[in-house]
Amino acid sequence: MGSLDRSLIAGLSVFESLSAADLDRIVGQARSLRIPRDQPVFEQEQEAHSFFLLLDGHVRVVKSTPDGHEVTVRYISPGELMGIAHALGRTTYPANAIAAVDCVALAWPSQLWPTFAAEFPSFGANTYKAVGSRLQDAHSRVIEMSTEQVDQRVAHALLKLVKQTGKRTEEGILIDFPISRQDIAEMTGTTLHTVSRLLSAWEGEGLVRSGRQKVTVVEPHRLLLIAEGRVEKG
Amino acid sequence: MGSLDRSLIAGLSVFESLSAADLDRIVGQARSLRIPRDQPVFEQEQEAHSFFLLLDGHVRVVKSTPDGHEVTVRYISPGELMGIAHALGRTTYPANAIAAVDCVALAWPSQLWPTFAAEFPSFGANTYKAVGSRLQDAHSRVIEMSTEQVDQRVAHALLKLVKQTGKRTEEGILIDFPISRQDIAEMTGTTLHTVSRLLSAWEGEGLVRSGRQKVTVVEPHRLLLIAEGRVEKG
DNA sequence: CGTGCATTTGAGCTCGCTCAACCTCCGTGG
DNA sequence: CCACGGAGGTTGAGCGAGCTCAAATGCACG
Repeated sequence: MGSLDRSLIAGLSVFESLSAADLDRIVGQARSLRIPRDQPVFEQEQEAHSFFLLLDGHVRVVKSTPDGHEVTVRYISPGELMGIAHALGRTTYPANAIAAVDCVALAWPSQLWPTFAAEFPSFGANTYKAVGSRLQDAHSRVIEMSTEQVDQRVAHALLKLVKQTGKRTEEGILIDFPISRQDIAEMTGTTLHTVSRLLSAWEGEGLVRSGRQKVTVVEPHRLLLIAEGRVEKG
Repeated sequence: MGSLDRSLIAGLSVFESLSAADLDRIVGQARSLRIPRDQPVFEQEQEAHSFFLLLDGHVRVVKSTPDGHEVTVRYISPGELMGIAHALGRTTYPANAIAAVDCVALAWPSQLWPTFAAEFPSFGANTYKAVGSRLQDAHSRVIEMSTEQVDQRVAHALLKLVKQTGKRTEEGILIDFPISRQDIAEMTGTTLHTVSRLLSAWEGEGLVRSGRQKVTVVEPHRLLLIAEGRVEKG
């Protein structure tokens, strides 16, 4: 109980320019959760009882279709809100959220959401801005799916992950959580087989290095050329 | 000038539960526009000087890619806001908006947007709800593109248009504005050739009737079976 | 050291795209 | 009134990106 501290959320853009007292009030109403790897934070169609702020780890947001397909909508990074169904005018969660690694998050009861938005304008403004930028992401995604080849989409997805969670290593930039060929396939609307073939080919050309649930981008620039379709396939 | 009247916007969900005085104030700051068929309401990358409320007609929202592809994002119906770049945290329009037929719209300077949102809570709430539902639409679109065959996507697109703008006729339900094979292709990420073949086949089976820039859905129920992939192709 | 998941790789096929030609409708101007 | 031009639509032939099906290999953890 006493372990929650305003320092957890100070400096996050969602809560920027709030006083220490406000931060205390906000944190005071949160409960903290540890979510072990591969466990759900919340599930599609569930009553949206809480909204969350990811403090540490990475969460994969996945939509399941009635016929058993899974489509990965996005990955959540530390500092981002998730499960804000109420900001979308929903009462149930629109997707499954699965911890990609062991995670730490804060949770607030959903009914606090309107209060926070009203009392802390920067909170409301920030979350709406987040919704707006997710809308734009989704539109880019539609455009990619409509106009690009599979290799371009996979290249784009890797670059996006690298930008979001990349960690500099001696080999190149590592995507900083376990990610399988299947996961990449679900982000790009293809099959794990095709992803595997592409990564093998790119590994052969020295663009990436990859292993079991691990991808390192060695030459982001050349990968970008592929993403933009400015290179013929060998 | 004196021709603008609160009755234009009374009863629209965006302005619901506002007093006559508030409506007058809102309308008083608007200018009205007629947009002839095939003319732009606003254009991608342009400075977002205004936001709009469509009063009559239909507007096609299209994103152009650097390499010359066009992807139709959505169709706007009367009563909907458009060009609300500021609600997405942008200063430029994210897409082109083209009048599908002769249109009538109201326009307000973008800088009024924050004022409206603050002073008329239902206005702010409604537009954010609209953004939320567009986000969900965009996600459905991504999922369709990832998991469905072309015939399913085209069937879904027709059903969506029929639901949004369908007009009962003796032959079936008519999509109430001129729409070409090319337009449908841009909504579904395929080519006009494939759309043409599908419509021809469906016409042969009595599912639809179509002509130059005109589509009538005769049997929505059977089209839904195709959309949901519960039927084999003949 | 075995069991299961992740990955790789091959072979073959098919959906939907490309390329190409032609048709049809409608508006316009002579 | 009719010829013509152009945009929208149709249809065929062929091809190829990427999927499906199938089998084998490798890695990690108990």
